Amino acid sequence: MRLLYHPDVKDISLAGVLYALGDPIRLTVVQRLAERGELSCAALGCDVPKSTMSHHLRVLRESGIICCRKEGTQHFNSLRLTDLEALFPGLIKVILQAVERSTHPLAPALTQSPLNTSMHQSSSV
Amino acid sequence: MRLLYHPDVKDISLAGVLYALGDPIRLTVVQRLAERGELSCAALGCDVPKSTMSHHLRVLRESGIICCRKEGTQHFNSLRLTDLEALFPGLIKVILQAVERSTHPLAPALTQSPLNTSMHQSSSV
DNA sequence: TTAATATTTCGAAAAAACCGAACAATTAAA
DNA sequence: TTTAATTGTTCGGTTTTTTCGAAATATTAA
Repeated sequence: MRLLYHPDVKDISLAGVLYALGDPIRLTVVQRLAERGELSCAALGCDVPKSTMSHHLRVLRESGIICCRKEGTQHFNSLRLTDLEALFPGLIKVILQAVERSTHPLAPALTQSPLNTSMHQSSSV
Repeated sequence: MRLLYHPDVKDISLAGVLYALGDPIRLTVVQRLAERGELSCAALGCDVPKSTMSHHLRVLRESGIICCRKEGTQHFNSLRLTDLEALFPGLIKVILQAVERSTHPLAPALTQSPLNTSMHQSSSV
């Protein structure tokens, strides 16, 4: 098994990071790593084939979001929080809060407010 | 020309928004709309074929990031800031700050953009 | 050795992105 | 009122990316 590529901090791009986060499975991975710390591929418990999981973890790793440490037969993944915070201050925090809110919505009435049904919503044109 | 689809607020997802933002061109579009307000497709001034531009604007619109208003032969695009802020508080602000930081880096020596190497004489500004 | 475990890589099919060309809608000019 | 110009979308083919079963790789245990 070869080394796994991890980008240097200077090669981490905002678009690359946002792209990597722009997938429900990868967003779930990031959320779980944030709340449970270092986790193996299997311990992440996403319900997808392992080859697909491997692909998603690769996207996260090559975009600079996670780093992967090999120990025995396992690969432990964790967030590169320090690097991400230095590059994009506040980004991960805000995204994790948004994930949290969409997972446990506390104000469902908010999505139904008549004030939000303004002219530029789903109107035609 | 038919109606352009705009998702209702309740159908805007975080993963969808992050995916849409995870492209350099679309990120530039969002930045320009943020600083210059409502802009037509052409006025956005991205150097890509118009069919590609149309595609990118569609991704942004269908993910819920922008809305598009037709006036004459033009389509005016603008950010759905109120909706985005209600759904994902702080997200757009943090991303725009990160874009700004990567566009005007504090340490320009670190970035070796190929765009800069094409002009033999680097101008000031 | 052989087997079990954990994960990556391969390969092929499905989906999405890209972009030139054609099309559609609106306004201006002849 | 045609004709032309302007603005942007849609179509179709090519390239790229995603997905996932199967095979391969690496490590540890029996």
